[in-house]
Amino acid sequence: MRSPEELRENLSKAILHVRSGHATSRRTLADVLRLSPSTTGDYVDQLIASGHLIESGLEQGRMGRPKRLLCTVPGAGWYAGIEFNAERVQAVCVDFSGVKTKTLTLPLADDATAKSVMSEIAALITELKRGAAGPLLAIGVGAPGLVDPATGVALHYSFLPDWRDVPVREALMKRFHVPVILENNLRVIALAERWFGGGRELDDYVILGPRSGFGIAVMKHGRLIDGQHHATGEIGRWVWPLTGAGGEMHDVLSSPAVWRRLAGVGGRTRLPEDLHRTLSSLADASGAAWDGIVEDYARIMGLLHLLLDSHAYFLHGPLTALGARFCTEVTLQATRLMPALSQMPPNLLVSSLGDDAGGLGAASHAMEAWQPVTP
Amino acid sequence: MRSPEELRENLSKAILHVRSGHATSRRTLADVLRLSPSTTGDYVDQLIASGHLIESGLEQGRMGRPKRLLCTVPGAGWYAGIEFNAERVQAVCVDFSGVKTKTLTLPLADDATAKSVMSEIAALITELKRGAAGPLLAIGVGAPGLVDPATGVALHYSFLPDWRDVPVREALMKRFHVPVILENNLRVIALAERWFGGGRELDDYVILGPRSGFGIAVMKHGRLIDGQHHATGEIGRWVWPLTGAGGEMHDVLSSPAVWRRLAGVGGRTRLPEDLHRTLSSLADASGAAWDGIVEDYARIMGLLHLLLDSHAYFLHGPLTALGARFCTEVTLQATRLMPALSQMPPNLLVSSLGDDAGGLGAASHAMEAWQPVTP
DNA sequence: TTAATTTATTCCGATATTGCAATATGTGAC
DNA sequence: GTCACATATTGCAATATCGGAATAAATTAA
Repeated sequence: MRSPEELRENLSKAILHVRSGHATSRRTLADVLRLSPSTTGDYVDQLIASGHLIESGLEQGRMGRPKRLLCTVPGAGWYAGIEFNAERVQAVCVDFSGVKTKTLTLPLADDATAKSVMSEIAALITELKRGAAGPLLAIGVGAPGLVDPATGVALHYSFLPDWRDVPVREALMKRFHVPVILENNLRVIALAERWFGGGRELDDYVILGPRSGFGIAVMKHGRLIDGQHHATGEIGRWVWPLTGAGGEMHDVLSSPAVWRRLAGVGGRTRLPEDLHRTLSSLADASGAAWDGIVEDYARIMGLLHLLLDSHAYFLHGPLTALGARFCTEVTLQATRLMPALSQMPPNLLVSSLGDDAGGLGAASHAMEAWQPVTP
Repeated sequence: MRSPEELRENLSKAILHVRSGHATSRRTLADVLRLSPSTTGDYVDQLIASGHLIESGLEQGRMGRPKRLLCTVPGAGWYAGIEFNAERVQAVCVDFSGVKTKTLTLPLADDATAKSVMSEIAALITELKRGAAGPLLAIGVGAPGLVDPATGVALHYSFLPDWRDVPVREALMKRFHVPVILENNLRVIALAERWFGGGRELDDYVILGPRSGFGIAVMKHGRLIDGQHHATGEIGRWVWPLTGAGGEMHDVLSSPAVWRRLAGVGGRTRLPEDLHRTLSSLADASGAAWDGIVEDYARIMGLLHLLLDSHAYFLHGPLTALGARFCTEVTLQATRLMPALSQMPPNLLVSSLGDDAGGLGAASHAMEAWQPVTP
């Protein structure tokens, strides 16, 4: 008898591969799982019997017996994906076949506390439950700031006063009795890119997240890069050599900073309500401010590419409003500044995911973590 | 029957764990291999029968039956590790128990070509064969410049004129009829650090390699980070914002550059014969040049730590001559420049590996790649 | 239509791996 | 010294997985 853990893991992987469309039949599934066709057949029969998979017709190749197509059963359950920051909580429902069926957003009051945020989260999940097909299987949470995924505790977030050592997993598990998995919000966006965005076939890419700060998430070998202090990718706090004393990357590259530079307003100016929309109207800008921003981004782009040599770099957050032109110019400027890159220009892309990238990512994380119960 | 590949892989891992001392008995080996004690017992019996392992006495714990200690048999064979640059070829012999038994170094003539380098390598391996216990099992090569490990072809190296698309693996396999594994030389040093240096228990660290250029190698989750163009860590060619137009990190942080800055000589000055020794005499330096170097390194150190959040950063190459004082000052200056780091100061260390780090790393790579033949 | 070919799936005997029980070999308490 | 306990290894029946053969279901050639 093989260890039960390994069986669960294989069944789980089988579901993930079928859901992602990476495997469409028993045969192709055997290939990606690196198991024999016979064993894989057994697995599939089990998963069909348990109501997770279903056969959905035949697919004829050039020759030979046609594949008996497999797909996941939408009604077998659903995953909740929660993402939030100081301004809003977002909840996404993804059904068992990996399709987003609902998105809820709840603005947070200015005086929101850790407690109120947690109760809003619980309320949103409860709300998602109404009308969702099948049972809730798992909850994924993408929290801002420092997070300890191993313990499920959110450590710190600057923009919520008492957000410190919040036992997110414990609280939600007690409430909903399903697995809860916690990660940093930028990092779950990396997972969303794989499941719902342009990273579908990739296992080597980088998320650029210029939001109120500037951070990145790195996917390598199909896995998120971790650190010792749960602080990988937090480069926003690097001293940016081209600004004055003590200036950080945040101050130059964050989305508020970029807007201020483009709009030509001072550091104290209040941000517009909808930064994304405001930036959209500036996407055709030109002049010294624009060029300066492009050059700064080009420098960082070059640094990241020389360091990580990734397949793609996805731009997320409000700056996606600047569009493909921005990415093209940054890439161009990067190869101009750094001749070494001309042989390997960085592939900078605007993410195709919309505003619910975070929620989708959290749900993706839940999908990846969940495992079926073996009889 | 389990797939033969998996059996070979498990036997190979068993040997690696015993060799590294990570597993000392059948029982502990079962734990690290995540296999049952019975199966592990079978494996060990097989490996003892084949002459790879041997029992070396008992170890009594606080209580209970004592462990029957396992260790690798030194005479079961040996690995060759080759590393080179434009100046010299180095060959290291590591026996089956993971102990370095011999190091050979051969200086290269100024007019060395790809062909002459390859034949020097072959000559050194042949020389190692004399006096080595047991058969040659595998050859590891750490080549400078761009390398394609998958095909075993060295793509490019600036300091050897015709070093371009050299089929290193093919050539050496044809000559010696053993597995040959090729990697970038800085990256094999990362492996050396794990087997012979301070990275023994770690699976998350970074190698800083300021040599003629400036590059790094990143170990994450016990695995070297790869890139799409075999160019991860080649940050030396980043434009360094604090120098004049087009200045690269190389020009500021490479070991020749550091020596020139410390010695106060111009860019055209010929390098001293033994850069390491020369730098040693400057390790107590102070003044503006010293402070400038420390600050530049502190900035890079901060960037890397904010990005990778690694457990340790090992300094390699000629700059190790600057000693622990240099590392301490860099770390201090980094936390001073970047307050965010005060909660998580980077752990910058002088590598304890000596001049044959490259050869040791290449041999380590061979050790990790080799697998026993199953009957 | 039939035979040959191609590809997917299933059946089945062989066996590698497991879990559990049994055994081996030590410490510590009394 | 004997018994309880702790830990490591080995023996054995149960079984999950595999490889290869058999079967299924299509296309293509004749």
